[in-house]
Amino acid sequence: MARQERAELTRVAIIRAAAEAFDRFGYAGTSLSDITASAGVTKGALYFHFGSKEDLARGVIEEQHARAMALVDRLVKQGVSGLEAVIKLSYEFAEQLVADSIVRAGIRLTLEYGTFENPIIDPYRSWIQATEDFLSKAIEENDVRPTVMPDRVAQFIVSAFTGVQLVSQVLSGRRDLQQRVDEMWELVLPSLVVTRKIPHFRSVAAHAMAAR
Amino acid sequence: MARQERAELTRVAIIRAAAEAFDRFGYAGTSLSDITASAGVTKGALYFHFGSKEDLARGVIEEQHARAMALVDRLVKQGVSGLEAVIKLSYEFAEQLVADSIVRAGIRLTLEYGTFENPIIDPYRSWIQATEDFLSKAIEENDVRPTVMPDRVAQFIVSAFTGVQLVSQVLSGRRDLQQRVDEMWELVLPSLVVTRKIPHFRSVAAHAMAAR
Amino acid sequence: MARQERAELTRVAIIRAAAEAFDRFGYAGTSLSDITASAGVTKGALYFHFGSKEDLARGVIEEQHARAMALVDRLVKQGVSGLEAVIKLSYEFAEQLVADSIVRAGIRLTLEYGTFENPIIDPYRSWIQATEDFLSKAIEENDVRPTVMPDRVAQFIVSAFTGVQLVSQVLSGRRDLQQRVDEMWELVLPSLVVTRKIPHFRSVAAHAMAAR
Amino acid sequence: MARQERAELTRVAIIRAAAEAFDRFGYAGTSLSDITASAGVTKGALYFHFGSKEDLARGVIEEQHARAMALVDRLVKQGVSGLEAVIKLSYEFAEQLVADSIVRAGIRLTLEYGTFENPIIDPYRSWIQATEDFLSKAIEENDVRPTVMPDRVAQFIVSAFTGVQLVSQVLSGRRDLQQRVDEMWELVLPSLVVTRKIPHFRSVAAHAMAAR
DNA sequence: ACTCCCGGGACTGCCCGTTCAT
DNA sequence: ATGAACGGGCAGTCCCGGGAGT
Repeated sequence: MARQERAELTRVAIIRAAAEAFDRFGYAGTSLSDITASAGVTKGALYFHFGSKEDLARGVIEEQHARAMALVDRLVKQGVSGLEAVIKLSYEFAEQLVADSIVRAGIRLTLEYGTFENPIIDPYRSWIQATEDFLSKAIEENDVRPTVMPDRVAQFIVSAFTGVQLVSQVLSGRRDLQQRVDEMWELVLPSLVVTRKIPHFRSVAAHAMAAR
Repeated sequence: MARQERAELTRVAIIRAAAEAFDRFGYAGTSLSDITASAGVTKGALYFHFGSKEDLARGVIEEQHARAMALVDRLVKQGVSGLEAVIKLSYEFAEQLVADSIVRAGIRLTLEYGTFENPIIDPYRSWIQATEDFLSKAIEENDVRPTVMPDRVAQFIVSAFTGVQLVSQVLSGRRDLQQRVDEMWELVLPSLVVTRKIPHFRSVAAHAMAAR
Repeated sequence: MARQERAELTRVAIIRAAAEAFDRFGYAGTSLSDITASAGVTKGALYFHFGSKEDLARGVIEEQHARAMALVDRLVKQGVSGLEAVIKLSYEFAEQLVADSIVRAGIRLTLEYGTFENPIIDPYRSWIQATEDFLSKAIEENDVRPTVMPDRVAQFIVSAFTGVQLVSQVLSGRRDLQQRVDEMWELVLPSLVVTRKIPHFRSVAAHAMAAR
Repeated sequence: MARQERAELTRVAIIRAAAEAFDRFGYAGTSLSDITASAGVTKGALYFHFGSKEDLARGVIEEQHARAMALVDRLVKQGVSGLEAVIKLSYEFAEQLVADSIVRAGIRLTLEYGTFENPIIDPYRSWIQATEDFLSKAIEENDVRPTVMPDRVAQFIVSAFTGVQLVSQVLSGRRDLQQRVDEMWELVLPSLVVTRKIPHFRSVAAHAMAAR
């Protein structure tokens, strides 16, 4: 098993180095030499684990996808209410984005690939789907107005978050990301939540980070 | 003068071809050969007009910036109310995005450059600034609640639009962009507008495109 | 005629800038852009005066040749003795080399062209020829031993000077060139001069520079 | 080990082809395509062995340096007298120059690099140093006059040889190089050697080549 | 007569993503 | 998993013309 352990270690090192580079320079702007150099690995090793550059990018995206889904699963397990889950998901995702270059690389690659052929929309679709499910649950729980259409709103929330995160990155290197997410909920909550519960969920948003 | 005319023609052809390529493949994913080939121009011509690839990208961004600012100026000249201007700006910008590859390329490049050194945030800043100014005017005009902070909200609107546009591109090739912008205003207007005017501005949004 | 004056000025500026660049970077290492930039001239102007890069190099060489021949002519006119002329020629040439980039460029180009096809050996041949003539005169004047063969020795003196100048350039940036020429004559004079006159010509060499 | 053998073969082929080109066209005048084409090697192979054109030039210079030092070492081991070593070194070096393009390229590059930044004077310094050491030994052996200053004279001998070789190349394609070295010693020996031994060392010079 | 604008392409050094024998 | 090589493509820049302008 020592063999496999070492192989796994190498694989992880490559993914990590690749993510760092993809995050910084994008797919086309990253060279495999950059990656092998900073991972301390030879080209041969890289090509043993990944058949091509695209394959490697796909590996990074999958890893990011797994991490995002882990957030969702945890929220489901914690049994929090639907709307609370939507809100917390956004903050926790933001936190991943700041802390984890694999997550950053994953979303950057997903966005870039949108321009290519055979788009890799799975990660996005899953994220939107999870948000939609949480929203549906929130309607059942009488937290969100019944007139809200969960699919449309889920798409908007994910979109808005994506934009917020991008602009935060461009303008402040993501240093003010959390505050911008606060801003987002401030503006969006009133359209979703039944009036008397707005204050409650405002504080959920406000404390989402503090609690962590 | 025939000389200068031809030069200008060449320059425009290069910018156009460059924009098309940058929009599709991003900065790093585009080669100058792609550009010269599809512009029907030689390297010598390109090199005469633009000192480097980066220079060319900057040219595209500037051109896009000019077009966006033209929208703003027109709205100012038309003397529409502040909030109407904000709303219309988003629809008209969306329209540019769908119709004009120079605009698409400009915003893609601006986003990508955020990851690089010496970021080119001017186009974004201008856009945010214009939105902020329109919002301030809207407050004076008693369309927008006085508690709204124009700078923060302007940043969010621009961010949300950016995300909406990106996700629309990834998921539908921007075919449903207008509808997604509808969605955005549907959710955001209630937090901005004084209650009794919501229906009015809803219809402004709804007719913004139809009117064009 | 104002026209021609300006043309001549341009021509000279080009030659000077070209010489500076050729001296520093060699023929192949110099680009015409380097030259036009530092001469403050456009490509068009350069191509009006010189049909090609090689033509320009030839122009520099000719100019250098003229300057070297001017030294020879002056020595002839001054009516100094043959051997004194040989010695002084070396010092004066060394001085040109230090002070005048056209001269430096000329000899560098001549040496480099030796490797090319259609070699431009005229400048070298003239220099050698002049030295040979002075040596023959020196024999007639009983300063140089009759056993000396003027052609062979002339070739050696020119060769040795060339080497001395090159090594001085490589090792000290030509700062110690004069001293190295002293060294050269110190070692060569005894083989040329009739014994009793050695001290005299030693002092000629020693004072050759001081006198200037 | 077969792997490394093949690599070494490739490396040598590249160096050889590079030397041939550098010798003929100089550093700037040589293109890597010239080299790969005549070495029968791809760009990739060249890039694997040498990180840049300059690196390759450095490789050629080092190889030439090694060959020159081999001459010196052999003379030391043979235990010939100091002055004989100086003389033979010049003839053997001349022979290398005629026969071996790596040696020719090495000295051409060294001379050209003198004009550049970070000059590579080591090969020259080593050669001068070796000559100086032999001269010092020759003084101890009472072959060379004690008034001779070994360092100065060593520099001149190397310079003169350099010039002789260059002029021979320009004027005759180095066909008369040996004869020109004869000439050099004919003129220089009298200033170095104690009078009664001049005939002896004249014949050393005369037979230096014949003996090989 | 002299100078410049604008461009033509070939080519440069470099480096890329990939393969294959070991 | 490595070392060695492949071959095409990259951005940049070269030397050089033609036609307009002065």
